Formats: sequence, structure tokens, C-alpha cells
Amino acid sequence: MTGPCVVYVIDDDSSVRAALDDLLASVGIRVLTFDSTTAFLAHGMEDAPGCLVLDVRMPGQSGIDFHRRMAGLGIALPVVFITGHGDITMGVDAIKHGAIEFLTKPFNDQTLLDAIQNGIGKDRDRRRAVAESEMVRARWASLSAGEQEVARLVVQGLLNKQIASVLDVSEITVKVRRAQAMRKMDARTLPDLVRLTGKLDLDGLS
Amino acid sequence: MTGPCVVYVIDDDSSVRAALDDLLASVGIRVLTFDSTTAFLAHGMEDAPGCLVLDVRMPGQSGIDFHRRMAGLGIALPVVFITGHGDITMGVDAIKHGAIEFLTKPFNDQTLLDAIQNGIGKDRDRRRAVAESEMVRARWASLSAGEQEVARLVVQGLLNKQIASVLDVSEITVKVRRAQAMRKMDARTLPDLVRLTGKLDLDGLS
DNA sequence: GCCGAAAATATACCAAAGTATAATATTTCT
DNA sequence: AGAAATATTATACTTTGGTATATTTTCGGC
Repeated sequence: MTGPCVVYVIDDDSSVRAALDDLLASVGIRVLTFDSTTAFLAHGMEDAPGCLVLDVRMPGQSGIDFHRRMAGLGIALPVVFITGHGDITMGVDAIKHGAIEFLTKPFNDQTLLDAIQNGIGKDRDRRRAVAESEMVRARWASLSAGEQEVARLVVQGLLNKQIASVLDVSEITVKVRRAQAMRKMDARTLPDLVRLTGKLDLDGLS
Repeated sequence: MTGPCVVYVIDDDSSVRAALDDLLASVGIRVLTFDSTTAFLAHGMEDAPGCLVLDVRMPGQSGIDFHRRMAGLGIALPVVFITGHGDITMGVDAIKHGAIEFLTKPFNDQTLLDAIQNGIGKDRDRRRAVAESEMVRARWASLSAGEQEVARLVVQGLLNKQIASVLDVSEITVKVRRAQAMRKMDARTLPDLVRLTGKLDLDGLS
């Protein structure tokens, strides 16, 4: 495997949990099983790329309901549904809401493994993107208000002279803030700064 | 409606075609119906945002097969499937391959209309993005080889002096090419050029 | 080989950007 | 209020970027 990863299995049927535990352990993937969404939430998530195998139909909160609430709970884990009794609309809607797969029992073991690997890969990519975005965001937050203003106008293509006029400060102040912004953003060149701020959506951050 | 648009309906059942024709005409959407994918291909597509309503099961090429071949045929139209006899896997796979909806008869008229409007909106967005990308690409193609080289290095953050050294030309030549590149790309400032070329993937274009 | 067009280069100049030092103003904390 | 920290501004200088004009070079076609 390329690095550590975890598969969370939520199914009320203990025989299913045991079977999936065996299957995944046999290919060397770390597995955590739960008999309900509540139990999963109580345990929490590990800090590693992962994938959630979710039973559609369960006592208490159904897998479908849980899937819908995941975003609100801040859980971005890719989901692979498994079910004994599903209908077309349910499967279609699940995929439309972003699920990786919707498998009906009995399903082929390899099909499930492929879906899980796919999900783990997607989660790995997502985590990388989030980490990068967070780093840029943290750097941006380290700029003073004045430095952010200058940086924003610099990236818009204004000259130092124009920025000084817009902000009603001296051109020297603009140069100081600009240099400071470059240092804090860890941008060696102006194109670097443009690319970094491009990941920020400066309109939304003012 | 926000601008012109077309809905293509492909279904071998003439009563379905007539019903959809009525339904869509009643809300003021232009409709073209076909009894097979072949007939649709023979007619060709209009130059307007659109959506394809596709029967899953047809004599000759099935809707599912056609959907898979659309990318290869250069058809990016959003697809809404309708079917009388489908199974979960078929619906799930269709959505996974990018279909907007997978509806089983009998379906609610409003559900279909919503899906179609959704598809048209997506196609409109896609067409806009493609048009913008094409414009940038055309501008880039208007640069001479030397101008492209200079522009690429400029965007990487190199100084004119460094670019001259890398390309083994004089710094004055770099300045001329650089100015010419800015003019041809219609970039008023360096940040503009960075953003424009960012849409190009310069690695792939050499 | 000669010619015309396009590209490259040289020269000269000005505006803009980057940097360092120091002085002044402002804010913040005690 | 007073002191320390921070921000702003001024001055001076260097490097870089942008532009215009003129000259030279290069290259394809006749």
C-alpha cells in the first residue's frame, strides 16, 4: 500500500462486519468496524486517508441519512454503499450525492476492493489539496490588514504608485508592505504571488 | 428561458417521443426527437446549450452504449436517461459516467423537467468555459515560438536578464518578445499574463 | 548571388521596483 | 503619562522593466 490508510465499516449485521474485516485485513488494509453510525461518530476518525463502507439499511440512522448529514458534520470521507435491498432511485441518488459505489449483495469481493481503493485514492488527493489550501490560507492570515490590501492590489496589476493613491499612503509604505507580503507568503516572484493568491478567492476574504 | 436551448430526445417508442415533445413544448423549450442514435447523429447538433434525453433500451445501439461512446464522438451533451426496465447497477453506472439523471417510468413530469433544466445549465456553463479556453488558446497560438518561450519563462518568474541567458539571446530581444507577447495575449499587466497562461497548461504545449 | 521581410541587436532614455538607513508618527501596554 | 513596539515616511541608491529609434543579421524566395 502507498502509505497508511483506514477503512471504516458501518453495518448492523455482525456477520457482514466479520466478513469485511477478514477481506480487508487479507489485503493489508487497516479496518475499523461499527454496528451503527452513532458508534462510528463516538470513535471518531483517524488522521489518515480513508474510506467509509456504509450499509444502506440499519436500525437507527440509515446509511442514506448519514451520508446526507456527513457534510454538515465535517466528514468528507468517500462512501461505498452496500445493501441487500435497494432500489434504482436510491442508488442513483447516492451516486449523485457523491458516493463512490452502490453495491447490492451479493457483490464481488474484488469490486468492493476496487471501489475502496478508489475512495482512498480520492481521499488522499482531497487531503493533499486541503493541506495545501490551508497552508496558503495560514500564510495569508499572517499578513497585516495593510499588507493584505497592498497584496490584493498588486495581484490586480496596479503599480505601486497607483496603490499608494488608492490607499492614500506614501509609495514607500506600499513598497514596505509589498516586500513584507512577499516574504510572509513565501513568494519569490510576482507570478508566484499571483498563483498563491489565486487559490484564495480574495473577494471572499476581503 | 435564459436564451435559446435545445433538448434532443432519442427513444424508439413514438408515443414517448410525442409525450415528451408535448411536455417540453408546453414550457417553451425547443425539442428535436429521434427514433435512434443513428438518426440523431445524422441530424447533428445545433450550436446552442442543450440536453439529451436518452432511452436506455432501444433496438440497434442502446442508450447506455451510446452514452459510453459520446466522448469519443466529441459530444459533451448532458444526458438524462429514461427507462422502463432498468436495474440498480445500470443506473448507478450511468450516473458514475456523468449522466444527470436516471429516471424509471413512470416518472414525474416535473422531475424530468428539473433534470433537463439542470443539464442545460451545466451545458451552458461548459460551453462558456470552453469558449474562454479556446480564446486564450488562440491568442497563445498567435505567438511566435520565441515569444512563447519568453512568455513561459516570464510567467515562471525569471528576470529578463536570466531569460536572455537561458535562451542565449540578448536582453533587448527578450524585451521585444516579451512586449509582443503581452500585446498578442491582450494582457495589460504581468498578473494578467500569469492568469491567462494558467488556463493553458504550458507543460503540455511545450 | 540578390532582395525584401522579419528577427535580432545596439543605443539611449525614462519609469518602476527593490533595498537600506534613518527619522518620524502611531499604537499599545504598563 | 511614559516607554516600547510598530507603522509610516523620507532620502538615497541600484536594479529591472518598458519604449523608441536605428542598425545589423538572418532567412526564404527569385
